[in-house]
Amino acid sequence: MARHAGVSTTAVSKVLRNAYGTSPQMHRLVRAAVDQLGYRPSAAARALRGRTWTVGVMLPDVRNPFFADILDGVAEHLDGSEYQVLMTSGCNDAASEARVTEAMIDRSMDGLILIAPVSLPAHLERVARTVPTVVIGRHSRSARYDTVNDDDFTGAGLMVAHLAGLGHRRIAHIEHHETDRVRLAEMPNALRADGYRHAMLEHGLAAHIDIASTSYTRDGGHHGARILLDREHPPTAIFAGADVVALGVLDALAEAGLSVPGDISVTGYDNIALAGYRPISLTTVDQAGHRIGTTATQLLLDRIAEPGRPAVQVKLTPTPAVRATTGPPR
Amino acid sequence: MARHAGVSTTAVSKVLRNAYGTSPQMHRLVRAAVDQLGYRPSAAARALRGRTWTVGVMLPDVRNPFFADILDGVAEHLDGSEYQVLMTSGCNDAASEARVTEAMIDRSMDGLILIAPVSLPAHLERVARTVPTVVIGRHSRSARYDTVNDDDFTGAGLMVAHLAGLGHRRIAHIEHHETDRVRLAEMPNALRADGYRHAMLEHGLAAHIDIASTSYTRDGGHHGARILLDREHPPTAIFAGADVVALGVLDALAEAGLSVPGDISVTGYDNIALAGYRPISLTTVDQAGHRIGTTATQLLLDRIAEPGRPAVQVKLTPTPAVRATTGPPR
DNA sequence: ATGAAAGCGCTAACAG
DNA sequence: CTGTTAGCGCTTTCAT
Repeated sequence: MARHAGVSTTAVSKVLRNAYGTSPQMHRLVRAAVDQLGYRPSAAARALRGRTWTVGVMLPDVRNPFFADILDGVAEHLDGSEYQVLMTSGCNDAASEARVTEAMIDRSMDGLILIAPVSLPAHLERVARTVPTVVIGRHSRSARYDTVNDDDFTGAGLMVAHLAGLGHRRIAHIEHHETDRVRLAEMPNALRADGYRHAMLEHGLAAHIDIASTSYTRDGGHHGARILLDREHPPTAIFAGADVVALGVLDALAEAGLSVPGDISVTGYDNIALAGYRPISLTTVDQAGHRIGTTATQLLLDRIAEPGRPAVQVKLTPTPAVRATTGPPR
Repeated sequence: MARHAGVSTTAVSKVLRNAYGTSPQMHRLVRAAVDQLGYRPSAAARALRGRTWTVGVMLPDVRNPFFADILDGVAEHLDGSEYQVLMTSGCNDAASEARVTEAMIDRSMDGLILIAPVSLPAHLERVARTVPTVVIGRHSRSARYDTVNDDDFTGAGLMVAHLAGLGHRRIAHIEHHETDRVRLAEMPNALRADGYRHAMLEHGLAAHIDIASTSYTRDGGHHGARILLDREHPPTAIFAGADVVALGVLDALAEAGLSVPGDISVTGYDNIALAGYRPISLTTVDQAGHRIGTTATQLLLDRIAEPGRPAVQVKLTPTPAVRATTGPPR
């Protein structure tokens, strides 16, 4: 390759990286040779000395459409840059998360974006010590990694306020059951439940606080709705902690022969693309996944440029998306 | 590292790869040192000599849930193996596909799985010449790469037969518009349209063949339905070429105040997870995405082991999934 | 401004 | 069975 251009390998390396010390003449020679030979530098060899121009994105679940919005933001921000995004999916427990982060570190990626990880804080800390890292969806204050979050506490309040404003009093919530003490304070699901409790208090509805503890899945929503409907005084509105949960709730209500919002109102959280699909038209909280993605990416690039910089915690403000699954109570 | 274990670097390398020529004694020493130091081999350095233990999966769109089923199959088959899956998403045109395949080759991945690529055959051929490749969702006969497909021609016939069996005669189809001649014969969407035409002929419904040419998206479905409803003799059943298209159709029908399946029947193709969601309950064709994934993965591993082996074309048989969006015509 | 040379962390061929 | 040695394709001093 260098021989074909009639210059040294050093020259080629310099030109390709726009490094200091190259003449226009050299530039031309190298470019010509690159085009002719269709030369591509080996990322593997580069990795041994410098950058890989690769950022890794860890995704818990491809099926959750909310994450797709985040990915769009990441991709858009990196579009046109030299960086390539490589992702992994299907990490739903600490063990597989550890495996995946290790794998990304082994492949000397330049930076990592971890979306809604469930690992213990200590593990996130360890990862961030090794490679520039940005965490999405964990309300932790680390000195080593930046975080981008939606204000889940406020977001939950938005839904309670909306339902209370419609005249609902028996507003129930379906939360994701979390057992681990260390993680508890950091997880969005916990903050949503807290925000729900706090808002109920503020609206003078403390007596009607009612939480079903299942999981953030469609099945969890279905199950949660069944639990709530079996209460002595069933709720007139259900605030599901996530849109996928709300889908399960809607299913269970249809099964029980209840109309929405006639008999009972339903809200979700996330504003996944499907929530806006007309036959569903779910009232929910918009998390601006796209902006979460672009913000996280910018932070990552900053951190790659200056690994020791002080960590920042970005908290974005959610907005309500009112649609057709909520209305005044009977 | 080797010093800490009191052996040579070769020894370490051999033990870690379970290569020939290691004593149990050596094994123990190395293992102990690895555990103590938390040593991890650098994939980058490995790549320079041997394998990276990485397979790349190119995904056109994270939002299409059918692809998630394929990914599940891939992940399951590779679970427990040394391989790590890294994916890219958001390739919806030939240019970005080329960028992504290049990126994966640059990073010396051991093998590639390309899902529903739109690149020209020549490009696929070029990729496959460089790295072991399996292509999903392209009915091409290449000597260099293996393919895994669903029998789209037969699948389309399944839906026509189902609708005709219910008594429908004016059965319309919404296809994905394809212009490129070279690609045309290879694309699943084209085969579904062909299968539709052929089945209509077989059922003596040639006179009722009616195709709206839009795209495999929800908007495409919505638009296609509008076109078909404006016909002088609107269809009594719409066979959408993909489930996402059917979702758009259902939306347009609800908008037009038509009931399903009372006024009009709708079917999709793919059997995405959402199709089984009760409030939707879409009649569709099950492609067994999971099996497509495991099959493709096995073929890739075989091809990595023996790059020159003759290419195989696997064609899986689709099955109908009859749900609530189809019924007898008025 | 340019190129020679060392070395990143591994693997493979070979000698002991 | 074990260790020495020579690269893999780059980047990075450091002479020239």
